[in-house]
Amino acid sequence: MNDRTLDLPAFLPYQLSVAANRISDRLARIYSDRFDLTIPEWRVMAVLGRFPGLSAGEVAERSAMDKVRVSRAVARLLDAGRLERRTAADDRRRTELRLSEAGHAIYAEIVPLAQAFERDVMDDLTAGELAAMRSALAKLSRQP
Amino acid sequence: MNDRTLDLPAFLPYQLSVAANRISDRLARIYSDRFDLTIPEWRVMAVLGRFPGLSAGEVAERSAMDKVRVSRAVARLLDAGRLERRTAADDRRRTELRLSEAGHAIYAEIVPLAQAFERDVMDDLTAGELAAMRSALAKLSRQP
DNA sequence: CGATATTAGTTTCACTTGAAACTAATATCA
DNA sequence: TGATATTAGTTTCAAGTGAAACTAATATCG
Repeated sequence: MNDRTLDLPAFLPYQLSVAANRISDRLARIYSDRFDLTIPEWRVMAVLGRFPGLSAGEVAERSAMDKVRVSRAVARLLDAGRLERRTAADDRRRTELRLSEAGHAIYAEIVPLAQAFERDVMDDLTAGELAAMRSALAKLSRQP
Repeated sequence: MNDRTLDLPAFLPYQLSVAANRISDRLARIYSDRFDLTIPEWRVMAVLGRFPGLSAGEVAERSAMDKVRVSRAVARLLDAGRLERRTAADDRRRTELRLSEAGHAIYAEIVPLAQAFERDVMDDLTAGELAAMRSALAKLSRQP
């Protein structure tokens, strides 16, 4: 391997992408199998479980998704009776979103599964790897 | 934040996914803007730049993509005159792929850009972070 | 040998995606 | 005030995606 050639398996952006996809797929299997949720839907629920009453735009900000994806995920969740939506009293363009009772029930089931999965993943790493990884990821996400 | 709630920004799979997407997007901009290449196309070229003569299936293995994606990327690259393909002499189902002259020219332009980008990304990390990150990513990619 | 299974790669089909256009509501400011 | 700009969210459209079906070639085994 000379420097006019690129070794894909050693190329950091590639490694990052492969690792992230693998983890995402494993996690997605947990909630798509059992709860018929897509990744965007789960992210919306995760945000609203923690911050009930946010608008779609605020959910988008907090979930690193664009407004189109959020809009569609919200539509499917409403359809499935997992969310409630009401127009904001003060600004009728905005809409306040929260988990419905059914949504809460699912959320309460998924949270421990997700946490267990995270622990499982982290258990493969040394404490040093984990710490370094977290601060590295934070830096990388901050970039333009 | 109690343990019945999930803090998305602190959730490792989420952090990983956000960081990976951000990096991928930045990198993709480099070669899509200037060379009109998609990510799958670039991956195919990267593999073939290093291992000329591989079959589509072998490219798939080495690029963490499925055969459908590879097949399409190869089709577009052939169309653009960036690849050459010939049926393997010994097994006429297989096909040997290599960069054309034009493909090589583009590859030779992209490799240093990609390397500079990688360096740029890595420069934000300490040596320890980088090392830990690499071994952590390797572990995470290995998982089921 | 020839019937059947396997493998390489492509195509189909149903679905997801994001940019751009759009709708409806609110804000700005002359 | 009312004309114009801005903002929240949805829809459209063209492109990308993977599972499954398909085609063509080779391998296996009675």
